[in-house]
Amino acid sequence: MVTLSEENYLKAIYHLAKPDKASVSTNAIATKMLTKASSATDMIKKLAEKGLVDYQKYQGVHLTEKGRFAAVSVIRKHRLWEVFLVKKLNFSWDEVHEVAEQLEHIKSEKLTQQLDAFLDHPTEDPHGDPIPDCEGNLPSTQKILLAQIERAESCICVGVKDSTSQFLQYLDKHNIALGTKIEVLSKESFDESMSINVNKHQLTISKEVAHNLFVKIN
Amino acid sequence: MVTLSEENYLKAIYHLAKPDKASVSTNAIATKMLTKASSATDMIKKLAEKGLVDYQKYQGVHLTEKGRFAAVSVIRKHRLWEVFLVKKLNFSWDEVHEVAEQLEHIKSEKLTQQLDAFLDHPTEDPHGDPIPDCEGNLPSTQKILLAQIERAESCICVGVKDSTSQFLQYLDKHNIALGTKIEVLSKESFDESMSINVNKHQLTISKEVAHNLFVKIN
DNA sequence: CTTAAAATTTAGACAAGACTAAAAATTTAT
DNA sequence: ATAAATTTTTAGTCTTGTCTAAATTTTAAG
Repeated sequence: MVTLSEENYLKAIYHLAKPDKASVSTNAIATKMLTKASSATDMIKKLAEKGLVDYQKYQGVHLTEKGRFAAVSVIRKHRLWEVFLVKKLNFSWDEVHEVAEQLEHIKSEKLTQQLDAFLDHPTEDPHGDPIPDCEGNLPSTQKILLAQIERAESCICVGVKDSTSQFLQYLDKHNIALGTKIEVLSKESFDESMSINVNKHQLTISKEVAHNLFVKIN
Repeated sequence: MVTLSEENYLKAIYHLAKPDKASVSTNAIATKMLTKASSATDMIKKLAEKGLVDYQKYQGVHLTEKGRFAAVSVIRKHRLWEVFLVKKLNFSWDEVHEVAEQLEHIKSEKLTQQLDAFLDHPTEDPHGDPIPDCEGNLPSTQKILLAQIERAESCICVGVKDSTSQFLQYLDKHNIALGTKIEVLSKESFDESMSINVNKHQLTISKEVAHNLFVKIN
């Protein structure tokens, strides 16, 4: 049995490990969990005890296969619930996170499976993040950050990196949603701001915005 | 802020107090919560501290208005989720309780309201129990136990008192569901068993069954 | 009305998850 | 290569919710 707290730590470790696969430091975990390093150490020991992470003192942790599966299972539930909230209960994409953080811990295989079916087996959540299947496999996607585009080019918004409501509401305000076509007109080398065209409207976006929008080249 | 444990105790107290409105004893609470009397005493003190129950040592507790509302709010969520599970996710009525016990603690006003709307404002859960509205009002129903019927008479099954899966599966096996017409043929004074007719099939039910089925006289 | 039984509360302890302060190990910088 | 800075761990404490055992109060029996 994995406790709620353990699930949250596993999720944090999974997200921190994702980019490089290097070991995850105690401090990084503590920061992500908004706790102190000593609390993280305590929990790491419990997770290691349960075979969910590999841990050597002072050397950070790696998820074991068991730990990775547990983490991905929670992420799967989180994203399925987000789809439910948006598609069925008329939540907007900036309102779902907090509630999904609670719903992701509900323990019932049948619930998750039936919810998945009820939603027609969605592959992405409302922020464009991929939904793992019940075996823990993630559909691989080849999306890039808008900021990585260097020349005038057209692309489609397929996800957000930052999904805080501040950022999502900024996007709403400028009519940028998943599936929206974005034409890059120019990029300012001085501050990395970009001039783009969205729905016939020209718009200048900052480096910060460009670094938090995932796009797919047509 | 009411904790998960406190919510469960409030629910227990509410259910124990319901029939008579007398004060609820520490032992009754402990028994219902499957804990020890000393644990119940501890929790009672916390609830009293928060103004959720009125408590005098050795005299049991009463829910305050605030406590009653908190209890009913949890019950509302429990029953709404049960409807969701049965109507939308194809759970059967004997599978919903355990999952609803978890879902009832999700904290989000918007979620509850939208779920209620999504389900078309149901007034009863899959076991025939009334769903409180968002102000905490319970639709009053005049249902009686099948066991209270003394003469040959026809009625409709409108609820169950015991909603364990054993009892619900017994009912399934005999094709008794909410809305099923039950014709009482006779009652045995020796053991209080009853002879009834369901869907043209004659059936003898025990006192135990008759005491756990709610019916409405046509 | 007094005592025995039952119910309730108190006292002290424990596990989970967190914290602070201090010690130990590792990394960085000179 | 060693000292300083940083990171990590340990030790001890706290809160929540639980427990056992003992003490106290209420209830029931005679």
